[in-house]
Amino acid sequence: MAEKGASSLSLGAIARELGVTTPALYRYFPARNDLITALISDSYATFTEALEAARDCIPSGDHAGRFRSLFLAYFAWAVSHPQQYLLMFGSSMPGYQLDSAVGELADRCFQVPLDMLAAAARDGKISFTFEGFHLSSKLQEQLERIPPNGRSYPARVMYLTLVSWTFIHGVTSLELTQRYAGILADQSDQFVELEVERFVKSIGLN
Amino acid sequence: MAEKGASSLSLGAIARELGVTTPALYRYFPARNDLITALISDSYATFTEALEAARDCIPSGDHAGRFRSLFLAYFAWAVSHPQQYLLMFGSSMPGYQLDSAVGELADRCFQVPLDMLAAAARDGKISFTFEGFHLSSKLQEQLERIPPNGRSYPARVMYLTLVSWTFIHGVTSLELTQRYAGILADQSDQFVELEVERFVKSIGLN
DNA sequence: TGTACATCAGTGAACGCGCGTTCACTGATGTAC
DNA sequence: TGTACATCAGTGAACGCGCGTTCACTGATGTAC
Repeated sequence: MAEKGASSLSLGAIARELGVTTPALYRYFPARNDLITALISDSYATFTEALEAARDCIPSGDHAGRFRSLFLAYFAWAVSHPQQYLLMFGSSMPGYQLDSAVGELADRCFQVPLDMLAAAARDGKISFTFEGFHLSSKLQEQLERIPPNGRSYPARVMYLTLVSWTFIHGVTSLELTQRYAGILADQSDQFVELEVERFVKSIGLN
Repeated sequence: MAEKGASSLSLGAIARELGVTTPALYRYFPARNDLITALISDSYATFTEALEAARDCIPSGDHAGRFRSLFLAYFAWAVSHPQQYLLMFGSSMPGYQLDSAVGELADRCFQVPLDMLAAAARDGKISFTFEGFHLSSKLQEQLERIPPNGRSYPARVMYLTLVSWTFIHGVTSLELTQRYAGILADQSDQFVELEVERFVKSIGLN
């Protein structure tokens, strides 16, 4: 299932991976697009599970610990499943039309860090506020509205989740496209750990 | 030159953009690979210029101002040249073999924020240190070694440049692949500004 | 100034290749009597 | 238990299409005498 080549997701490549000939795939999927949709859905499912598992390794009271575990797992999973990560979060593929059902899976994945930080905020374990920053009311509204599932979250929780996600996706993306190659060499895990730690401190998560 | 479609960088598409037929391109480039290399090189050149211009808008003593200007320009440029940004920093394209000469251009681009933060550090305008963090000596060495051009930079300057770059690439990448669509809507610039500001404060840049 | 020729950007048709897709068919497994 | 038939996963050959590339050719621009 896991491949190594770039986005060379040809039917032939997939079939070879499974030890079958190309037309055999048509017994399971009506067209290439559906096959890829299935691969993406599958990736979201196992990725979300990996994140939840990492979270549940740490007792629910230890918010900072859960945060670390969660985001380190994010990076580690992506590094060991590069193809699948790019399938979910990479730029759109040549002939592929995104299926609308995938959106929900993406939301459920985003929900994991969101709920985690929401729990921490509820317990008063996040000291970050927007004090001293210029937060437009329009953005605040936007952050409080349309949380993935319908429930509303405090703006700062949503904001911090977005920031964390953005950063971890940034590292992951640069790592997978080998942009750190000349600079960090094989020390990128270290880099992620350090930065996670710095983030935890900077928002006063404990 | 600027296109809109995904990585549908066919010769036909490029030729159409220029109002020519496909084989006309072979008068200027021996093969598709060279054409794309040229496009990437061109992107790096104009992108680097845009960053330098943004930096030079602000007097050289105002480090925080330069930092803001630089990183906001990064995001703005990418948003208005999505295709070119993905060409430089997206995942590798189907049939394209990266040219080795591009590496130098990438380094020169990275140099812009690096030199900026180095100047700030030299003036004592960055209060961040690794105190309180567990920085392995191996990573420290790695950070001080192999700076793009040969000169060596303090580990914390290199580190902070990497962090900033990682974050700004993260936002950019998620914005370009429309992953903020349901959450930030058209407020993503605001989000970037806020986060740049938070970063400036968190490392005590002034 | 005018003619003859060279240069060269760009065209249209054609090729080979890979990929997604279809289809008739094989061969094994399972079920009915 | 044994034969006859249905089911169905998988195959091999073939198709159409798009794309990168080649090539002979056109038509305009510029230069030599």
